Amino acid sequence: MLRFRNTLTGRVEEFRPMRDGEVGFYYCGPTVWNYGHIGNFRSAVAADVLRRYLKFKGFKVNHVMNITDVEDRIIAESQKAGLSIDDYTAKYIDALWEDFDALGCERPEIVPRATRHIPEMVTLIEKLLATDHAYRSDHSIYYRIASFPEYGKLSKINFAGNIAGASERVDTDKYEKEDARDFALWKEPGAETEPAWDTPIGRGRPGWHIECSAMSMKYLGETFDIHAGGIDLVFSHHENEIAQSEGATGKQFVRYWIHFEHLKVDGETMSKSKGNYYTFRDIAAKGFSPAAIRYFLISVPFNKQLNFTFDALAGAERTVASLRDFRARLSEAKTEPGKNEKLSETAARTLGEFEAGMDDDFNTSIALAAVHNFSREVNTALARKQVKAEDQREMLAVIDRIDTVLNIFGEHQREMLDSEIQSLIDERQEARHRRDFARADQIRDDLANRGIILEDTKDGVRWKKH
RNA sequence: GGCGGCGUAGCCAAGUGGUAAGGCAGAGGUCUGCAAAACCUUUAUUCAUCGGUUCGAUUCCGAUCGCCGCCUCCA
Repeated sequence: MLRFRNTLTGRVEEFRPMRDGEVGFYYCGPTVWNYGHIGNFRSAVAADVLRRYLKFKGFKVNHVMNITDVEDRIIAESQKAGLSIDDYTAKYIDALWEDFDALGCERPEIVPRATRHIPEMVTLIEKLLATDHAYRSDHSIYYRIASFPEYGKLSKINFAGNIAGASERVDTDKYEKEDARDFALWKEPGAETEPAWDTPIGRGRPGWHIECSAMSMKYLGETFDIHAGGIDLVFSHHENEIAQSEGATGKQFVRYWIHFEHLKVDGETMSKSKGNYYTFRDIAAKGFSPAAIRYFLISVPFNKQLNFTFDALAGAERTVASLRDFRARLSEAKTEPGKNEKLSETAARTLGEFEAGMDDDFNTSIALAAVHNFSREVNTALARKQVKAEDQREMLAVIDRIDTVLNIFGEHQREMLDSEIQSLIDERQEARHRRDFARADQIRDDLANRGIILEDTKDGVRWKKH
């Protein structure tokens, strides 16, 4: 029974989708501009694990992830570069998918772009104008928060106390709004040359929040199951989405809200000014593997802040290597026919612990502990030659089943040996038989220098790329 | 000013009203020609501090100290 914390109610609830066996899942992706920020990828990986676990539980998942490609900064930068929005954002979007794939994330079923859904947004804004939830001020259109009494139900914002202290930081004079809390649905272009769309509601471009309401409802319906994103989106983005969508339809917008906590760096906020702002590529360039980064990002439940340190990442690197070695060793082991009942119990218990952990608000720490205990027990059995052929298949099936969710074991990296390398390994074996260890060690060192690590086992020589 | 979260071994950390998961690092051992890998054993009488409730608290309540987040574009 899958349970998780629903931001809307603040409680841990059992998940029951609207339709049997099918889940509508919207994930607020990163803005194009911020694509590479490692903190973004904690959320992206969290969404990926969530999606994969829903599939593990047998649901068909309709997964929508938006691409925000209209935004003030994108417009400013593309103009500065003399490029169209599409030309400017193309390289960021390409890079996003490259990193996404490297981190082992499955691509969502539907990836709508804001620039491709202007008509849907306009229709929604027209509906809000017609129902008095929106008003015009000059050539811009704003959402009238006073028209939506439930405003604040997601973030539990207390405006009475909030406005007093924070008002100095809210730019109330910039636009002619009825209320400082009101937000833009449609912005008139600042300059003639600024990218804009000619639409029935005027020339301009959408505000940030309207795209997610329009696109999520287009692909998942006016009411759908799960909407997820980073914790910082609770207010104001998601609060505003609720106001827009429920204001327009009069129906509940999202049934379960899930929010992912942030990454810290050495116990502090990650920010450019502190110089501790890393992108995925910065970290990969330091030699850390995407697999280790993924492992690190899922090692703590997504509802808790995770402290990023290079020491912790180095630990993750070793852990991932040892898990992958474990799978390879199991897969390559020469086994006798038969079956060991004890291992069947281990398999059943491991799957049970894994699922219990994941069912409990996606507790990946518990799930990974189950994997590590499994690895240790099966390694012990391997060392004692207790793994039979049937067990071998069953244990591999357990790993692969769990890995449909975690995706940390990956393919064992093995390329075909050059004949040259193979002959060196053969020569070393021959030298060892002659007890010419100086020569054997020299060959091993030479291979190590070329990134080939040898392991002498009872079943012969194993090798792997470092 | 408003709202919320965290503080657990050298490091990353899970978790619970009944006596501390897991990973990394460390120590000893097995195996090995030596290694590597793996395995075995071991590493917090204690969960920021001080009070309170309780038969019993790390877990609940209060206070204090420290850190973090949102309220403004943000994963």
